[in-house]
Amino acid sequence: MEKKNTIISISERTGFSVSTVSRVLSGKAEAARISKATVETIQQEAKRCNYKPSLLAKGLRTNKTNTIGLVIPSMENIYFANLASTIIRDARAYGYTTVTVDTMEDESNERNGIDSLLARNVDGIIVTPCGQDPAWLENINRNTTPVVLIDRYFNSTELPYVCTDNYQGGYEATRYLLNNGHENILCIQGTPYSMPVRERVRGYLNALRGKGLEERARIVGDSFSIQNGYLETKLVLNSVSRPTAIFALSNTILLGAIKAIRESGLSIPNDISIITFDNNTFLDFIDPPVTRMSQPVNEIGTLSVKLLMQSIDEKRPIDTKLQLQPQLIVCESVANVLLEAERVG
Amino acid sequence: MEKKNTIISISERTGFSVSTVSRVLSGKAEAARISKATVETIQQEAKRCNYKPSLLAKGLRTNKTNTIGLVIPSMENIYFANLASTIIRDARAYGYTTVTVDTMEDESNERNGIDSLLARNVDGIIVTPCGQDPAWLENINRNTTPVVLIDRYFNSTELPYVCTDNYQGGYEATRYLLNNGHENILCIQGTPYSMPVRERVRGYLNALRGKGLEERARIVGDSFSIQNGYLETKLVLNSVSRPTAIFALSNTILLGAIKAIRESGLSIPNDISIITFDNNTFLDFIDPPVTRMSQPVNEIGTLSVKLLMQSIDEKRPIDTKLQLQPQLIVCESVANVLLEAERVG
DNA sequence: GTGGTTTACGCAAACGTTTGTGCAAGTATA
DNA sequence: TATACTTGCACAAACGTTTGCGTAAACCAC
Repeated sequence: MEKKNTIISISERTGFSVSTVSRVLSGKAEAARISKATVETIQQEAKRCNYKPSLLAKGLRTNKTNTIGLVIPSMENIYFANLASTIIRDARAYGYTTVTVDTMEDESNERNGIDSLLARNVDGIIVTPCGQDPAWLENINRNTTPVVLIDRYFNSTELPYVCTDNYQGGYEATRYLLNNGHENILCIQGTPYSMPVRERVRGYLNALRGKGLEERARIVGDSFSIQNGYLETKLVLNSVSRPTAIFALSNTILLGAIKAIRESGLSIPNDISIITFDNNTFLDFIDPPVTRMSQPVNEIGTLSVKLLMQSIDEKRPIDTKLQLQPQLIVCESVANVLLEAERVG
Repeated sequence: MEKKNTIISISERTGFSVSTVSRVLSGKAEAARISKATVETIQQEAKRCNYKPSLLAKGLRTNKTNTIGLVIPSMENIYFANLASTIIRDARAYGYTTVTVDTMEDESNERNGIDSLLARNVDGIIVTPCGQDPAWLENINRNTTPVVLIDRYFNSTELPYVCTDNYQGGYEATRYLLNNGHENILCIQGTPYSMPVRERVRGYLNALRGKGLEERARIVGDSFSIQNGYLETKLVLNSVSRPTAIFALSNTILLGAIKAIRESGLSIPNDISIITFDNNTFLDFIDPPVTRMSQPVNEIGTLSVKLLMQSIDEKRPIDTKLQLQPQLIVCESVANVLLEAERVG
C-alpha cells in the first residue's frame, strides 16, 4: 500500500503521459494548454495518493533546490543562535529550507562545510566567515552560487554583506565610558583581525584619541569565548593599574569578565564598570543589567536573506553592502566616576 | 575554465568509462578489480579538476543523502539552540549534514516542515513534536524514515525518544521548595498536555501530596514563552494569597516571571522564591543566580544522534527510550522560610 | 591448441523529474 | 475544399550518479 508515488506511477494510473502529469503538478498546465478535465483527473489522483515530488530529482533536473546554506562559527553563542533563528524563519517564508553548518571557528571546517553545501546544490549561502581570505568565496559568488556575508566581512571585497556599523559602535560605547569619566578603559577583543573586531577597536581608539588619551589604550584578548573574557579580566584585575571600565566586545567575553570580577569580590559598577557589544534578553536580568551596544540582529538576518533572494532571483552577483547602526542601551553597569569624585572629594 | 566536473567529463578526459570512474571515485576500485594504474590516472584527474560528486544525483540513485532533519519549536529559545548546537556538531562528526526546521510551536508548520524533509530524502529525523498525535510520525518511522523524539514524547508510543526524567525533575524541584518551608507554590507551565509539562506537573503534585498539601496546588500558564511567565506572575502577585515560591517550567517562563516580580518591587528571594527548569550559562549571572533543575542538554543531543544513526545503519526502527536524570543546581533564588520564621518569631 | 580462470574494464538501465519538439485531430479562414 | 491555426497531449533526452551483468584479452594447465 505504501507504493512509491512518483510522477510515473501517476501517469500509469491516469493514463496520461509523464510529461503531462509533470506539467500539471508543477503548475504549468495553463502554459501547456492541458484541458481542464485532464488537470482535474491528475490532481485528484495526486491528492489521493498523497504525491510529494522528489526534491532530489527536481533539483538534479532544474538545478534549483530551494535550499540555502547558513554557515556560522558557533550555534552555542546566543548571538549566532538568534541570527540563525531569524534567517531560518525568513528563508522559510520565501519557500527555502536552510542547511546549517557550524564551523566552530575553524577554517577547514568552513571549507568542508561550504564544499558540502555546494555539492548539495544550495541556491545560495549566508556566511560568517572565519578565515581572512575572500578570494575563495568571491570566486564561488561569481561563478557558482550567490554568497552573502553577515556579521564579518572582508577588507575590500566585492562580496555583498550586511553587518553592524562596528566602528560607530566601538566609538560610541567608548565615548559613553569617557563621558562618564573613565580614562582607564580595557578593551577585550575577540578573534583578532576579524573585521568587526578591527572596526570596534578602531572606534575605541578614535574615541580615546578624541580626548587625547590614545596612549591609555589597552587592548587584550584573542577569541569570542567566555574563557577569553575570564582570563584577560583575571589578569588585569591583579595588575598595578586596574582599569575603571571594561569594554567587552561580545556577550561571551562579557560573561567571562563578570565571572572574574565577581570572583575578585569587586562590585559592578561601584568598583569597576563594564559595557558590552551584542544584545539579548538575558542581559537585562544580569546583576546589574548590562549597558550595551545592541546589534540589530533581526534586521541583519532579515536583510541578508532578502539580499540573497535578490541575488538568486536575478541570477547574478549583487554588490549591496549594508552597515546597520547599533544602538546604545543604557543600564546600570557603568558608573559615573565624575559624580563619584565630586561626592568623595 | 569553470567547466562542469562530472564523472562523465572525467571519463571523457581519461578515456575510461563512466562506470570505471564512478567505481574508482566512490572507493570501490578494489572490489571491482580496477588496476592500480587506472586508479592513479582517474584520481589524479579528479584532484586536478577539483571534482565534487553531485549529492543530488548520488542521493537520487542510492536513496541515501547523508542528511538528517532537525525539527524544533523555536531556535530563539536558548534551550533548543543549545540542543541544536550539539546535534548539528555530532551529526557532522558522523558525516551527516543537518537541515533545520523551526516550527514556531505550530502543528501545520511541523507537518509541512517534515513533509519537506521527506521530499528531500533525509536519512532520519530528530524532532521535538508540538502536536499530540504520534500516529503520523510512527507511520513515518515504520515505513519511510527513522524518527527519534527529543525533549517531548508521547504517552504510549513506539517511537524512540531521549529526554529528561521530567517527573523526577518536577518532584525534586518541588521537594526542594517544600524542604525550604514553602507551602504556597505556584507552578507556571508551558504548552499544556505536552509530555514534559505533564510529567513535571505530576512530579510537582506528588511532592505536594507527600506533605499533604495537594489542595494547595496552583498550576497556571499555557506556553513556553516569556510573555506567559510575565502575565501569570503579574496576575498572581496581585492575588490575595501571594505564593511564597514560583516554580517556572522553563527558562523563558522564568525570565517573564522575574520581570513581573521586579516590576512589582518585590525582591528575590526575600519576598518570593523562584526555581526553574532548564539550564544555561546566563542563569548564573542573573540577579540572584537562579536555582534550577538542569536538563542534560548535551547528553540528550548526543544520544539522540547516536540512536538515529543506529536506526539508519540497521535500516529498521528501534525502540530505545531514554530518560536522563536532571540535576538540581542550588543557587540563591530560593529562601528558607523556616529559618526566616525562626528569626522573625 | 583447447578449455577454463582471472583480470580489467565497458554497456546500459535506473533513480524521478523537466522541457523542447513533434504531431494528430479539431476549428477557423480563405 | 484546401490551408492554416489551435488544442491537447506524447516522445525522448537530459540532469549526474550507481550497479548488475557482460565480455575481450591475458594467463594458466594440460
